[in-house]
Amino acid sequence: MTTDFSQRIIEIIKQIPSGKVATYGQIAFMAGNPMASRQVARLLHTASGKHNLPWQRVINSQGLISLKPGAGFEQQHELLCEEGVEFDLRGRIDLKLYQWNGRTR
DNA sequence: CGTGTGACGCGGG
DNA sequence: CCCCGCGCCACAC
Repeated sequence: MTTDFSQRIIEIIKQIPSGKVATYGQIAFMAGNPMASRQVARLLHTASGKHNLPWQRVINSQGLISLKPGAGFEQQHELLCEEGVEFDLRGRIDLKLYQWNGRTR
């Protein structure tokens, strides 16, 4: 049985617009638990496909993809590129430009 | 029930 | 920039 918290996280992620990204901490904060960024990550890892979530739009606070090469990194990079998100030479995303403010949707 | 681990975050050296 | 440590939460052993 999914908890309300989990459900909220799902809903929030669903709201992230294409071309924008959000951080784990940001989502946890919006869901009501600023310290549950880990839970957010875990939830994504497990139920990303079950809810048709744009999991690729969730990255860490450094603007980096938290997945390791060969474990989804490429796919996430691909999907984001298709949405217009750009990466710098170090594979980092400029949050100033692409981070979802939580209002636009 | 203690311990380790992880798609995390933040502060410090 | 890198490496470490600590805090937090859920889960597998």
